[in-house]
Amino acid sequence: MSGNVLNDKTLELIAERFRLLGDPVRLRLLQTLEAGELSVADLVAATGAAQASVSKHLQLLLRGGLVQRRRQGMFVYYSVADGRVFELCDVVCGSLTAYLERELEQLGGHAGGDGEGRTPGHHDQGNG
Amino acid sequence: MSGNVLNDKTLELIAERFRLLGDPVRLRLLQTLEAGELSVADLVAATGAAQASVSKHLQLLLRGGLVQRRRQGMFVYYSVADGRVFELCDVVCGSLTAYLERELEQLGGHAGGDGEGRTPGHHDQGNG
DNA sequence: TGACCATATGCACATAATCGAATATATTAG
DNA sequence: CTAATATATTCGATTATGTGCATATGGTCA
Repeated sequence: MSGNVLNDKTLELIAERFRLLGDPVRLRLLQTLEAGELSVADLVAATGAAQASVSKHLQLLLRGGLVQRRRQGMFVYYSVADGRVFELCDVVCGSLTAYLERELEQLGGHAGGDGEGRTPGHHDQGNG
Repeated sequence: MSGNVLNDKTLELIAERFRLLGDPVRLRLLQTLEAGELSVADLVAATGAAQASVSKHLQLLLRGGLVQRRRQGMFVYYSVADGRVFELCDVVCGSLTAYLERELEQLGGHAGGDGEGRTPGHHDQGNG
């Protein structure tokens, strides 16, 4: 972006990559892999998703170049190949937070009174 | 991300937002709006998409808080409400470029010789 | 070799997303 | 009010995407 005009093919590639990130299971896998490489079995245990599901999502991430794999004995270890995904998630989190705060102001009528500065980087977290 | 553990609901919200960006028509609309606000008719003319399609995609972007609207007479002018989308697209472009360069090295064997530093910001552009 | 384990894939099904055509709504002008 | 224009929405068809189950593949070990 940033003043460029992208052709249709490039735009489709970008969209495809966004779609790749547009699934909660895949996001969970990436987040779980953030700490370091894990086997498929580890990921199944960590995420609670079915083995077939995990494996299929990993293939998608692999083809998209977001993760890489390494075989060791019977196990296959996956790891994040492109740390930019976390940057993307952070930006989206910020975008979401800003959006929700705008929504709140719309409804309740500027109760917080923080003015314009939104509390940066507290995102959501906290398990529910 | 960045060391946080996001709950399922948050993860679903993030995924949903990525999906919102996962359509080439919507990306084209956002890119077209980058220069400034435009009416629906303008966007239809600029993108070549059907009026109903443009209108529907705009509603999705609107509900997601990525664009905002302003009515003036019979026309409705849309503009980008969250500039982060362009940042996201830039990061994805970089990710794509890196991925494709890795693919190239895999196949042809390091012909470019750029080493690690990818040429920043040249993306793709050039209409096809 | 065959038993066994981890991972990947194929298939049927359900659901979500997109599109095109038609139509509804909103706004202005007469 | 009606006519005209811009935008939004509905409907049906089509396609993409995700899931669960079963099974295939690839590797280790006896």
